[in-house]
Amino acid sequence: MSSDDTRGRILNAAGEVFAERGFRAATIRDICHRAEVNLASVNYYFGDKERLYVEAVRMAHPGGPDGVSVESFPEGATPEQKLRVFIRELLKRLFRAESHAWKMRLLQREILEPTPFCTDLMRTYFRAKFAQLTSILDEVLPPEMPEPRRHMIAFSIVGQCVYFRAASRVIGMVLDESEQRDYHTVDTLTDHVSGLVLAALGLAPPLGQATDDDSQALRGEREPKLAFHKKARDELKTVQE
Amino acid sequence: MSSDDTRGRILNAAGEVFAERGFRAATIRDICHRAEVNLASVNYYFGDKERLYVEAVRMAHPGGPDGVSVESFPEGATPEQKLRVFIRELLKRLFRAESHAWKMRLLQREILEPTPFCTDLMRTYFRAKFAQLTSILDEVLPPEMPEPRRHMIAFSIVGQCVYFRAASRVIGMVLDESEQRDYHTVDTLTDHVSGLVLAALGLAPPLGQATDDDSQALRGEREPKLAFHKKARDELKTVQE
DNA sequence: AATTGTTTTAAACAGGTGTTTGAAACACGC
DNA sequence: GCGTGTTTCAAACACCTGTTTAAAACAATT
Repeated sequence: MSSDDTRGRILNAAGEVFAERGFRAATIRDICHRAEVNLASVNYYFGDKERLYVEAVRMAHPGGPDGVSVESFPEGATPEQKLRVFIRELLKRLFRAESHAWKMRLLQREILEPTPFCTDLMRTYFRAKFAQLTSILDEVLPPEMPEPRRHMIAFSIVGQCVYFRAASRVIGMVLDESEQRDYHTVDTLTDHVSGLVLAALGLAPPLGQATDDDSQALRGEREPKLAFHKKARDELKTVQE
Repeated sequence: MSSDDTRGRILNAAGEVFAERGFRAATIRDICHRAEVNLASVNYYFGDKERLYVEAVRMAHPGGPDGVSVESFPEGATPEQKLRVFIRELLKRLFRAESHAWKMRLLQREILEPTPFCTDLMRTYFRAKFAQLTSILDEVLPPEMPEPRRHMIAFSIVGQCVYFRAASRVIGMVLDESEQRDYHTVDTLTDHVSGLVLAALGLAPPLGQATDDDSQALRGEREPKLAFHKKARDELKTVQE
């Protein structure tokens, strides 16, 4: 069994345990037990617990340890569709169930409870994702909206997605099991979060319209009714032309 | 120095340390150091670490250990105003800075990372707050909207509030200090979250209108323009009368 | 002053923790 | 087969942790 395999197993186990418990409450013994390696292996391959943690957080970043992956959009996607894709991809990563689910959970833990070890890593990651989201919002928001307010809209979008995942056990205390299973899927949450935000921006009808009406509009199958400021923006564009 | 005072100092210190670090990473020695009491005092007054934790979580609940406090609203408040008050009070508790700030942070930690010790407590608390929020939403949402979708709106509201607080250190990595200080106050976040949600529901103009226009409308100083489904609901009420 | 009950204390205990160490086992090249 | 380097291992170490203990200090009552 190659040493790369041992090192990888340690990293994977560490990622899972750090994601579940946090840096301090996670133990080297538990990690080694889960990886089925000797206790000393962590120090042999990584040096100490802190370096192991930093390496796990680096591995957790989308695009791996060298950079940030950014969603690409279908050719000719409207800004509304881009926003929907962004939200859907974020939710997919948050809710993924296969063996690398710990990656997003570890990043989420570093967002909600940062350690001092990964500040640069997290700043780089968060800024890149944030820049992408705000560039999508810039396509739909009136240019005269101040930047801080655009940022608050961006945080509201991310906050909803993260919260539905991070608080899922408490949400399970309020809702019955079938409601959470059926309504808190990636698809329904994508519809909900993007529908809510687009309605708030006047780019979709208010919540409370028929569900399939929303879905059709958001999927670009039928133009949503013009809301007031989009109409005003289009009229401004006509004047500028 | 009375024993009540010693017991209270231990509880307060424990609340702070548990809120900062979580149950497992918090230590009895650190708690006793902060409370300036002997190490054995915890076992003398509370029995063990777990019972101390449960007691701290009980103390953290608004309304104290016996019940859940519920916001009261000004006489004749519209549903929109009630929603705004609910959001504001939630944000005030999340962002409070005085010595009992640990209470909401401990509850927030139990929401985002539940322990098995407080499941009944948290279920009771969360359900009570949730019931209040959904009863406000019931006043503004069309009666034909399915309950699961109302619940999702409620979680979106709470999620934004909790996220702005829980992720404040990471948000600080993206925004410059003055932007976060000036725009992420209880007042501005109340305007933002309630404005976004009410706009999404068609009960306020879309985001992107002039700021003071929003604030005036939301403070009840001037009627917001009727949105489509509120008008429909009022017409339905007329028919039913 | 004596007795009783409560509170506080220092010290110890058993178990857990991250790290280190020297040796054994293994792999590879000559 | 030998020498060298890599990997794995059991054991130990120093320190941390929650809990317990017996005694001292304190407070209240008679």
